[in-house]
Amino acid sequence: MRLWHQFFGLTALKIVTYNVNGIKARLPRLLEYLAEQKPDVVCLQEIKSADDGFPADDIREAGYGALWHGQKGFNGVAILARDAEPVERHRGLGGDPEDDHSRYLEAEVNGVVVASIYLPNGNPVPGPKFDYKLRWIGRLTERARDLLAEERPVVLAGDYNVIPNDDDVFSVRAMQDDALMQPQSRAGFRALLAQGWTDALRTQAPGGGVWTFWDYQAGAWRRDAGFRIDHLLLSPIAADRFAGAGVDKEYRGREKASDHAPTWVRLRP
DNA sequence: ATGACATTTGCAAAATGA
Repeated sequence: MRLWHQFFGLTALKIVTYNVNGIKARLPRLLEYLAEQKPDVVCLQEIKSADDGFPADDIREAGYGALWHGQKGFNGVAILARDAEPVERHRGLGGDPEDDHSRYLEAEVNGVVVASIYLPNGNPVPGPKFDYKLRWIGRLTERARDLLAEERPVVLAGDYNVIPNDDDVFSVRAMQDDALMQPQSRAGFRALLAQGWTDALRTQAPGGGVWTFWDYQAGAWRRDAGFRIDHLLLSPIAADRFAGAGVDKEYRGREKASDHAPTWVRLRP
């Protein structure tokens, strides 16, 4: 029955962004998530693995094709597709030949263009890391402009390391000096949205109060002291197919969890 | 707050994160 629905495209696609904070340490959680939720597409960030250390066999055995863009020690992104092989379109972000961080991977899967994005954190502020963050947002915005011009369904999924609004954080005061909440970070994100992208989770919950990240420190999970930094931006043609968005929050509370929870959007066929 | 907490590298303690 599932195959029939899939073949005729009658089931909505579940597209997920999940910062795993180390794919080796998180592999049991990830495989469990794939088996339980059966998402169609999963964009991973912070795999913290070199290309040859990526657990491709385990992921294939779980029924997922995969592309990955790794880096030793930190960063690293991947795109998984259930019963499909994602077709690579872009590896790395243009606009800076000096930038050797693995933070951007773009593919086509099930007729949708999907990007897995790991935008720089940018702390401390001010400093070179914050400058890099702001430049990176600008470079992403350039790529996003080209993608919009294709007039196709596109989902820009990832850890943006930007808290867009005051109601996207448990405490404005606690985070006010952080790179995630600086006016320049927010302005960059707003300029990207203003091209014509739809923030899927914001559409689902316009009043805010939905978190995707809870720090490991200071009992943040226990206190529900989180914020929203994992975003799924939809091109107009993808937004026409919007069928809901949410956070699979319970995975944040499990043993050896990532500090991020899987965040998803559903697109109608 | 030079903090907390977690992961990786590499085998101690530094780098990185948010």
